[in-house]
Amino acid sequence: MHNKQIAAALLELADLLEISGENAFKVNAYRRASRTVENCRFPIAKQLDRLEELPGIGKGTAGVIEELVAAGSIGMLEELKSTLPPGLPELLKLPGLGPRSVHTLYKELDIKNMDELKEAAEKQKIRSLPGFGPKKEQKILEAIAQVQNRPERRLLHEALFVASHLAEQLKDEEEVLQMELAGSLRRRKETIKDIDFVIATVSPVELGRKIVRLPVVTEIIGQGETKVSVRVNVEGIEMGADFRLVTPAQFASALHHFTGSKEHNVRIRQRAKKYGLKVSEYGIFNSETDETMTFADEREFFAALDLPWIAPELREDRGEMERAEQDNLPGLIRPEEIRGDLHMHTLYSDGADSIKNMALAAKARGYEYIAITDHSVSLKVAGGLSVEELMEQWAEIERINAELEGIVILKGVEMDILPDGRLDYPDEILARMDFVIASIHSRFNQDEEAMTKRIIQAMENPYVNMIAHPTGRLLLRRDPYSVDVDRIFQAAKETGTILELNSNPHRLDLNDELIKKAKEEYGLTFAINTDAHSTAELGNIAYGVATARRGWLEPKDVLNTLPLHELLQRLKQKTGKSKAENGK
DNA sequence: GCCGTTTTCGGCCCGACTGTTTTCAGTCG
Repeated sequence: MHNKQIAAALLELADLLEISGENAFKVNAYRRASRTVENCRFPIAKQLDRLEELPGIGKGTAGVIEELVAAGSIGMLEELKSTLPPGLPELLKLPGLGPRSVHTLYKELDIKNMDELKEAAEKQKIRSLPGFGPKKEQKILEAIAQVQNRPERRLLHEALFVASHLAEQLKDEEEVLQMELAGSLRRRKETIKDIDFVIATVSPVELGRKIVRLPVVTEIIGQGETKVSVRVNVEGIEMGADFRLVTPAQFASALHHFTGSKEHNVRIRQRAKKYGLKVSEYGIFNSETDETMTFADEREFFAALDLPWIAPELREDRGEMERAEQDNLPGLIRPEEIRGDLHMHTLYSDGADSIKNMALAAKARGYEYIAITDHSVSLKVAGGLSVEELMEQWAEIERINAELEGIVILKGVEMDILPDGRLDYPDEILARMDFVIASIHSRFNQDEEAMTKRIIQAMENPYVNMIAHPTGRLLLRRDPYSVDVDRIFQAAKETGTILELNSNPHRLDLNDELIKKAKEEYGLTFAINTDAHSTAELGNIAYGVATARRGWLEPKDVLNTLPLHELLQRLKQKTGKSKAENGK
């Protein structure tokens, strides 16, 4: 049993306990344990004796996990599932409905799922319950309609687009003294639910009025002295947006607080408490001196807790607090350290721009090199290149390389891994390429064993330098294909194959968590590429670098931070090594 | 249920907003 499965069972247990009215701290204890298990570096099922070493896991939870591993299920969880209707946990997703309300609705009105909740609200049965009223009943109906119609989350690039529009609308208002993006968007999560802004102002009420009157605002969710919460629609992208209005002195603390994550903030407050300090969005309160400290910027805020500044992308409680306490945070990769892009398409296959224009756009970005990697022959829908077409393309690349100064174009390909694991071009052709990408574009539904073997077989080819978008997911649209990532990572390590971090905001593949795992447990090297199909898409590199930072990558982990000559040397390593092994 | 530089019991992160109340519980981030 994998750690992820154990973590999921503990989380389910917590959800059901919460609805059943169990003590909130107990519920939270299981949530924390779930998180610990998920982040645990060793396979828990194989080392049960080490369970109680883990923070947040004591006798009780250890017993539950042992039972789960031994019997495949948890008695308490099965018991809860048999007494609580399966449709209750989904009610927690409705904004405004928490565990207490769901519990009351079930006990008093026997409401067991979304449909029954909707019916009861329409018949006005809910308003008479204790703690409920007509407004809450109405909100429930609205929430159900929203959940059914509205996408839960938005992609990173869409959320950034909406946020930049809002910032543009507000930045020149006289009440706005300082404004920063906060929340999961500042942490650059791959999908975003709401946009958060923190604004320093001395006239919050006036500013609040201006915000709710912005033309893009479609609905006012809440409006108080320190918080304005609205729905906005910017060019068809509808999202929630929260604005936190604070004084200039409070700004740095508020920015930290509303950047989160929640889990990171809990750790910060726990640490503060050890120093006799109390952290809130308004500052750090010293109960001994009865003083509240405020800060000029976040760096000062962290310094007050004897910590170095922690980059927003790291603030997920995935080990950053421990590393900060040791003053040993990673030196995260920065966008300007990317020296080239190794995955892009042109008019030869399904791209929108010529080789020369892609090269000029890359040069304008300050790159030293690019690899042109059009699709291979089997991918008919994308205009995959025959060997003859490939030869024509190489001739053109050579002409442009001779003509252009300051940028080098590498001959590459994004070659399909066929369903049986074979590759789409013969080795003689691959041997003449500078950069060979292998990737999967067909038969996504193969089982885990077949898919894993398929990818590993491609990695074992001495000419394959990189696997592109290794899990094949499309965010909010298509799940990753089933692969055994541990076996893939192990094979990448043994063959010296690079794994891609695809910067397309629909992909971001590998994702942040897998990147971190692959780096920490296997020491792999990555390439951050855009897979651009036009010159404009070269700009997507920003999303890839952001995800790399969330995966704790440093420049040394990333192939395309190398200068060209070092890059070429690194690529030769695989071919040389594998050829020698093949010769045995 | 977990945990200990106020240690084996009594806490557990903190505050705003809403809708229900008439002093507060529930929810949210």
